[in-house]
Amino acid sequence: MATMVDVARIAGVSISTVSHVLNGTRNVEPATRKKVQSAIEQTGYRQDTLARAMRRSRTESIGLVVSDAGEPAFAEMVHGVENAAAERGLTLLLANSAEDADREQRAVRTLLDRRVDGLILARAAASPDSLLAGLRDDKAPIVLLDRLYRDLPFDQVGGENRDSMRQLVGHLTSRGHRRFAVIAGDLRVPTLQERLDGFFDGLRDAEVDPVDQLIVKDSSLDALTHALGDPASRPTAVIACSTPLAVQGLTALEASGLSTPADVAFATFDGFAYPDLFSPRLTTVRQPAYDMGVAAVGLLADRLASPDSSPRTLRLRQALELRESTELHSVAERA
Amino acid sequence: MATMVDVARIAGVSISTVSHVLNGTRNVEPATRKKVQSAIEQTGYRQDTLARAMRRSRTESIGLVVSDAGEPAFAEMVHGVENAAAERGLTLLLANSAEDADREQRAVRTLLDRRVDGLILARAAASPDSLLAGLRDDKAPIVLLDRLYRDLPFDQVGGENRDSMRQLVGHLTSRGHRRFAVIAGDLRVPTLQERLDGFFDGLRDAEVDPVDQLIVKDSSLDALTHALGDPASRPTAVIACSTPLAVQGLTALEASGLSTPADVAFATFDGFAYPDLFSPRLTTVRQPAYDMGVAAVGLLADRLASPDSSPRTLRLRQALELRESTELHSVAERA
DNA sequence: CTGTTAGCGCCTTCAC
DNA sequence: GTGAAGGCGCTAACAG
Repeated sequence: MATMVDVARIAGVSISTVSHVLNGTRNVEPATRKKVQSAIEQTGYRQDTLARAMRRSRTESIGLVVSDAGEPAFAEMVHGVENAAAERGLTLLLANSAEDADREQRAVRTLLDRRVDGLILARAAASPDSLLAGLRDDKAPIVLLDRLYRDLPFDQVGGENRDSMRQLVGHLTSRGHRRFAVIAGDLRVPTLQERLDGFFDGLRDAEVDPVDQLIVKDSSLDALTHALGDPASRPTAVIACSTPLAVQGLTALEASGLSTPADVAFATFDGFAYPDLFSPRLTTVRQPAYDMGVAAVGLLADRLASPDSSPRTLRLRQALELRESTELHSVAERA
Repeated sequence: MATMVDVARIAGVSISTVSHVLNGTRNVEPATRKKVQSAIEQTGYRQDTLARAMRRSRTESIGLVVSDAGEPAFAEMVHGVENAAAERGLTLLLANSAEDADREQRAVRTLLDRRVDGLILARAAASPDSLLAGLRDDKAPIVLLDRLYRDLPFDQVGGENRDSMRQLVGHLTSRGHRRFAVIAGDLRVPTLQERLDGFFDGLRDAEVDPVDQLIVKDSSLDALTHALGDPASRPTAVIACSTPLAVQGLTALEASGLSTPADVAFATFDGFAYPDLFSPRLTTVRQPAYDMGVAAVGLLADRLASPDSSPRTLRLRQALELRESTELHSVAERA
């Protein structure tokens, strides 16, 4: 591999001149510039990004850690981050945490070790507080994505989870539903806690008694299966608060021999990749995941530019997509 | 950030000793080792991976380029690669090519610039031959994943596409199907060409006339929609050769008002994330995607260890998962 | 068993 | 407008 020294020798100039034409960092006589450029072509010289990064302590790259880039919502965010980063000439380094605190820790370390200029992080459910505490010493700025924590001095981008759930519940109550099952998931995930909060907001709006509702918090679905099995106590609508939770919910419905929307209405957050191929088509609160990714890069770039401005939190609006699974002809209306 | 010099000073030893305890690269008196270690703790010293990589010209990291880590088949491969890499202490750098030749080129460059020790590459459909040609100069070894090209001097991991399709067709012909539509996709993708080849193998096995078959090669589905619309010429079974092609096929079926498997049987390659939630459940030839990822890392690690052994190609068996969409009670039997 | 020293390839003051 | 030289943090001879 050719180095700057080779180029300099061939061009008959000093390496410092080569460096300067490479980086456009000071004026050089057009003639010498030409010589340098042709020497570059001739040798097939390419900058050594490592040496460069070492000298400048900047890599023009950012890191992204998500729990699983294969999940639809995250996949979209990844696309958003990728494109926005590419547009700014930033290289993206991607890592999965597999929703595991240890792997998350390792992924963050790895990227920081690789000297990314900044980090975008969708924290794992069990992400310890110590993670972020440890990060604050590092000079690389962090942007929190999707899973936002109050009172943290970081830039953050998320969705209007609470409000979206409230709207969804409003829709369902207006259709006559009074008895819900909410598959709420791991409430250490702030996103899920926000959605659950929104659920109660929605009940309050419609003056529905919270006591009648089934909230499934852990991953064991026994309570749900049980409730579905008993016609007397059966909810008329099931709400899943994320895609994996929807999978569990639909599986439970299936096992109970119930069909949607005939026996019970169903709605989910985040949703599946090809909503129109599902049958029934599922009513979905969809994250503006792509835009969230773009926004995260924007915040990060801004912070890179001005490290001391005060942290900003962005909440993006989500779309309520109404489909068959919460259609009119549900059990709630017929009751 | 503390450096080796700091540690050496505090421990009262030379930096070379520090380096050697860090890397276990030569014997050091237990007593001095202790001193060094406590100095490390004290200063919170962490190795500078960049400086280290620069010196050793090895980064203990590998790169992976796929067209879209969000697509189910690739997502699985990514997981396989991640875990296998982690197990060997290799850091993974991931990039998407978005099935675009330029972006692929850029992604490869970026990773190589970052000095990955090796690269795993699932080439984009339009990937130019020049890409690989240019790579051969680089010293970093390449492993081709999923999309395999004959007569290329690289290690490769793929699936038994041709044979799987042959089996699938065997299954369908044994159920009475004689008239197929194959959504074959972009035949520049070798995987897809192999699958199409297998289709004709299967026809030959069952002595079915290839002339009666509809092969949809481009992304325009007009021919398919047209064929489905005409009861006289309508195929009794549709085979989609990848997940995105299945989406197109199902959409076309839907638009034609036909249902599966009552009106027409349907089978797909690669498939969807939650096959049991689809209705109808789709018969699927599933890639051992995770294992392919693991195998790719294995090949890469082997080559890193012995750069001059001759290239190997691995073909993994695929699973034919029979589900409702090709069930007995199809139009073909009734005919 | 330990220390000294020469770079890896590049950027950047400082001098001319 | 250009060059010389120091050093980023680390590893690997080479000495002792």
